[in-house]
Amino acid sequence: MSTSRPSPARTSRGPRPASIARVPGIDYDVLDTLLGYALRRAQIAAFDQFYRATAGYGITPPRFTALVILGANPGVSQTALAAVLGIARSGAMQLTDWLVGRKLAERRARADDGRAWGLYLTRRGAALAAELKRRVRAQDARLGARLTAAERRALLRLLDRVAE
Amino acid sequence: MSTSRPSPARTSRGPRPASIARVPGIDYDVLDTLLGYALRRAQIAAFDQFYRATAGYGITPPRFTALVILGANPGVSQTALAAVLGIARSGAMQLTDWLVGRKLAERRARADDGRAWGLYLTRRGAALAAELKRRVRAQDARLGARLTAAERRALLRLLDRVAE
DNA sequence: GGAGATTGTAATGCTATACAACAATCATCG
DNA sequence: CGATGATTGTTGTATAGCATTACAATCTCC
Repeated sequence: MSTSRPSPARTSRGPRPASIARVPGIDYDVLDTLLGYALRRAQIAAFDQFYRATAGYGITPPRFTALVILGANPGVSQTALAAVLGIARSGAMQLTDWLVGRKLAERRARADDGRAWGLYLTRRGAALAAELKRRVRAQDARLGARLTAAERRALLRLLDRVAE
Repeated sequence: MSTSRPSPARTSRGPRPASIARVPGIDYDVLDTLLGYALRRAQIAAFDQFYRATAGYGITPPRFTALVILGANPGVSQTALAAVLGIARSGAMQLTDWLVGRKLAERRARADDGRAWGLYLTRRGAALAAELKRRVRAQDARLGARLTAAERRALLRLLDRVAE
């Protein structure tokens, strides 16, 4: 991989993703023209919405993503999950442990590959996933409340291009 | 805090696997329609660019931001810096320690307030800030390489609205 | 002058990762 | 078939970036 990077700022967990308010009297210099900085601020707002939507469930973005992915792709391996999340396999394992520990997912042996597990949502996990999807979707809509439908679509498309 | 080490990373920061590739054969379900998820992926790409731009300097996004802010606002307090970064005061202190330890910034007593420090870039810090701004700006442009100037502007504006 | 707020700090802890090393298993190919 | 190498999950270790709490020094305001 590429170079190293320390660690992302607060991507995942976080008690209170304090939103970043513009501090009056401060000159932001070049920051105001950087796509990266604008992205960071927008994402902080997004985290904020996310935590609001999932408060009380102990859910983090990666956990939510995992629930959705398991729901839509029954039987995925931990390695595939790691790839989707963009994290190391060991991380995917801990994440899976967490889900399994709460009886939201389970590991089933696979006939075709003795090394890998197949990951599945439990009934409880599926129910939670559905509930969270509802909440997150609603909150996500609120995130883009200041945008028209067309603007929202445009934003999604632009972001996709940036993410390549 | 050792010095920097090149290690790729993710999120906000840059941490993690440099980029989240779309995994073939995986159904992303609702994720594809969420603004929050699109933001996350775009930001991961942004982090990647950032780390590429600052490789070898041990710089992270918050550190870069601090350098820029100190440069444009000589004499700011640590509390103000914390507010700009959206982190706790204790975190701003550690960040400042790091900068001071590398002789990039210095704390000067303030005549008007005996409790607070005034933070300033050293000559070295100013030089580094200038160099990094150049690099980050260039890399940020690359981030939006797939966008026309108008699209880039539109994206910045939309992100700003989302961030509120 | 005193109550209360603010600033920087120290100490502690948690969380999310990463990385390296391993055993079990699979795949490939001679 | 058998050996070599890759892949999967796992464990163990390390780190970085915060947050929280508690404090002393200092400022503000009545």
